Amino acid sequence: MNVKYLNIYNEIISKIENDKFGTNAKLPSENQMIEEYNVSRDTIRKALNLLEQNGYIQKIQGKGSFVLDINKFNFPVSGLTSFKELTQKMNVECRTFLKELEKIPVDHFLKMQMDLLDDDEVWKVIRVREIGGKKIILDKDYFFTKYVPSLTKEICEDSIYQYLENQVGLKISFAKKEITVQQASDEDKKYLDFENCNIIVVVKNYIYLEDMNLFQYTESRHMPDKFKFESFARRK
Amino acid sequence: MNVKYLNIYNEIISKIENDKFGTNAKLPSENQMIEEYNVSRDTIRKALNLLEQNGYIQKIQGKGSFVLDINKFNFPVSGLTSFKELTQKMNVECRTFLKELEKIPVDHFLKMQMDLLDDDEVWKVIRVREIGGKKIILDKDYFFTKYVPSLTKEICEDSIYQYLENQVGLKISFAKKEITVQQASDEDKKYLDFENCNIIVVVKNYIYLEDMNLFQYTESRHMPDKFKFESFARRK
DNA sequence: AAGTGGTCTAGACCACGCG
DNA sequence: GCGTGGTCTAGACCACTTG
Repeated sequence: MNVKYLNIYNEIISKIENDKFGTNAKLPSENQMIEEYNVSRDTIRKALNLLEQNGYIQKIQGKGSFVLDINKFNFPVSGLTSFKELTQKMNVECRTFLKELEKIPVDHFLKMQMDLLDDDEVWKVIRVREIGGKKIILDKDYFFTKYVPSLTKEICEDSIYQYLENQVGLKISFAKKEITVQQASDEDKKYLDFENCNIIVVVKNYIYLEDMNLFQYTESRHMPDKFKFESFARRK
Repeated sequence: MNVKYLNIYNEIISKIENDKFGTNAKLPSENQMIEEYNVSRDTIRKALNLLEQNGYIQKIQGKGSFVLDINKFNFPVSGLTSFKELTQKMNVECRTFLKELEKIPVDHFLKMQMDLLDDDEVWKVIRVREIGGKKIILDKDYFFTKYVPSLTKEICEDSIYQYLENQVGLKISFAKKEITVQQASDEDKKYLDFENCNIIVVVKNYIYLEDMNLFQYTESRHMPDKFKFESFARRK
């Protein structure tokens, strides 16, 4: 890409991940970086602010910018990231099983969830995620057909997001997430490796495009003993 | 405060919350705001970027800035916010019961959780939160005595954060959060209104000061049927 | 006093949406 | 073509930390 501050941002991330900043983990000062990258101070500061927001560094006025301990603060699963992107980063062995793929009219349940009145059509995709040999997550995705005209078995088994962003050209922008704990349904028990517990962790995702239109609703249903949600937050 | 972009940020938030931007919910353009507030474009953009990050607005290049539906995206509980601040915003009836308050040496459990070796002392605070007449949350807080020299019953029953930031002058900066689901402990059953379930949702918080030192570890233990975690995320 | 990050300004050019 | 937001620059002054 042609955006300087994003290039610098990514470059610094990879330097942090490869431990290029020495033992005390102090970044060069902004003035040093201005010379190093040959850009203005504002461009450096944009990159540093992004790093700070995302938990990579901490800036302290009068002292400098410091790397936050990578093992403690990296890879929060709290963002808007696809399952494939997550597993690639975390380097775990996992498989995806496509259970259902069909085009259906919006029913009452979806009208409630997606807060709609009209008679749109959606793609319903049900997939099971297996990690370390155990079926742990049941993903139920619903995509508006008006944004996603076609969807195939191959795409669903690989990465739907990659397809939507690169092939279809959708601009996925933001999501509202919601985590609750519920009684497991018959569908959960049918698809997942339940033992003696009948509780399920439900992560609902309402996902919006850049034009603020809802295009996807997702329920990720997790086995409770394998569920872990991490995030990073800053005090306002 | 003397910071222009924060003043503008807060002013726009309150305008959004009071529905001052009309039906289509389009904000004035950046150029209009420059005149309205008599500041430079960069100052306006800082305020707007903050609003966008926190889910208040969506900017669309070539079109403008638009308010995100307040009912859908407001008040995410995912940040670094104290219980008192949350309940004040949400306008619910709740009570806090202080169960334990003592100064203890760091034990093995805390050494593991807080990743420490030395023999520091901590304040241990156990509080029960009652909402709508039901005891729903068990909060176990541990504060380093080196940062928090004194702590009283009155402070614990009001707002510890208010005391720490305003009286002690601590600069609370960021936190790592972790949500898991566990078997309920005897302590959970002793303090909370359990019925037939024996599962508890555990929200762990590791809270750091501006100088990157850990000063607090907190476990918020929630009844699963009352637990709901909401957050807002943007695609990178 | 020197160096660091924090805020603010004024101006330039670019990319996008719309009529 | 115009107005919108996105990026980049150069310079100023302030607040804070450290020696």
